[in-house]
Amino acid sequence: MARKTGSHSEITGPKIKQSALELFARYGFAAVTMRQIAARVGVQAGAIYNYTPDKQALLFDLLHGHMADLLTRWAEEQVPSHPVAALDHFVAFHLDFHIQRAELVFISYMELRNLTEENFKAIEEKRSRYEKIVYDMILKGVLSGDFKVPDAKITSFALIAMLTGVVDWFREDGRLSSEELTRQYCALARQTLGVNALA
Amino acid sequence: MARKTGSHSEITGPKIKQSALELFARYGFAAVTMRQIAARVGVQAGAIYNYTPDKQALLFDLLHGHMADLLTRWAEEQVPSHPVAALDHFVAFHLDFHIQRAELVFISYMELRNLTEENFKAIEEKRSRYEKIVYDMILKGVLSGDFKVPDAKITSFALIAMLTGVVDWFREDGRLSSEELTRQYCALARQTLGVNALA
DNA sequence: CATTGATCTGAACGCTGGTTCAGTTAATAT
DNA sequence: ATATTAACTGAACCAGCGTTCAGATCAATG
Repeated sequence: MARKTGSHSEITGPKIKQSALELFARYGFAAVTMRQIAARVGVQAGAIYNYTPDKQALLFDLLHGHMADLLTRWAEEQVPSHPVAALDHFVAFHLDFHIQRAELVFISYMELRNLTEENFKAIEEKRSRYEKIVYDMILKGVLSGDFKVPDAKITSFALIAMLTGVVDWFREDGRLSSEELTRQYCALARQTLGVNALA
Repeated sequence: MARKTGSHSEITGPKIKQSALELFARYGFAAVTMRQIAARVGVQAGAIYNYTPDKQALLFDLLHGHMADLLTRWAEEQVPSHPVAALDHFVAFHLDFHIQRAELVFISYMELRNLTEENFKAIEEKRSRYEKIVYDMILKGVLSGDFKVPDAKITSFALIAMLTGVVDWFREDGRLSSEELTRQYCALARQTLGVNALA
């Protein structure tokens, strides 16, 4: 055996993923070339194929890893049992997770159509799982009487859209700190779900 | 002069725009070829250049026309002066306009980064104008005491995201009619803006 | 020191992209 | 009929694409 310690593979591999992510987010999957990615890594285009079978796999791994990460992290959270506290917890979690991964969030929405059908289904399945978590959370609050909403399904979509939309405009160095942001959105989410609303 | 009546230009021109729209929405600007567009129109690729200087202009015209249309239509609306009635009116307008143009909405968000800097700025300017309309509407309601929100700016973004997100899942032949949808979202928007909330 | 094999280069492959343009077609006007 | 010209074809241009691969490189091993 040879070349284990001091090998570059443990540097080049992640660098390729990172560069692909940045470029896909900036210019779009279809507009980015393997040569651009390679140049950013400091390597020739051919070298990329030591780490990925093709360009499609590069995209899929990013999206799939992102969704898998999202589900894993949520599963690890200690969620309060009271619906309103659970909502606050979810809002904080969702904002934090997505703000820290703005580029991944961006391409996860944008580049779905550049996936093969098979790969698309795998992502879609995970996305549905996450949406169901939100839906179940809302439903629980509606049944307990803590939430008052016109329609639980619609509200789950609206809540996710409202929260995820934040990555389009939020900047760490902007007017609001992320703590402030979370506080504001917790309040807004409570209103949206009709917490304390009259029956 | 020759070839005025019976000319194809008045058919081919719009057909090119429509085909480009459909294909851009389905596969993304960068992934669509001029030959694909031409094939859908029933013409050779070269013929497209009788109607547009280049591929970029094809995209820009679609996006710019969409935003111009949005602003014009809103300007023509008779908006009630009472904040809550104005909100209802806006929700209905926004949903109706966007649902009827799902493809345009889609590419207006997706393909911004494929615009040249100059073209991007032109779209951005119109988008800001629309966002300001929503912000002003919310601010007015806050000042009158009809709305109670944590932050007017954030709420304007949240409201737009929540409403526009509908085009991602709404289908005319789905569970909800568009009238039903509008009713639900009017109620949801009122809650989000804290209408009838305790001070 | 010689060998090994992970890592990368550099050039090439076949193909497709946007765009151009000389030439063809056909509806109208004279 | 003939002339005019808008509308379109079809072929070509060349730059650039994703991908492949024989060979170079070189740190660790034995």
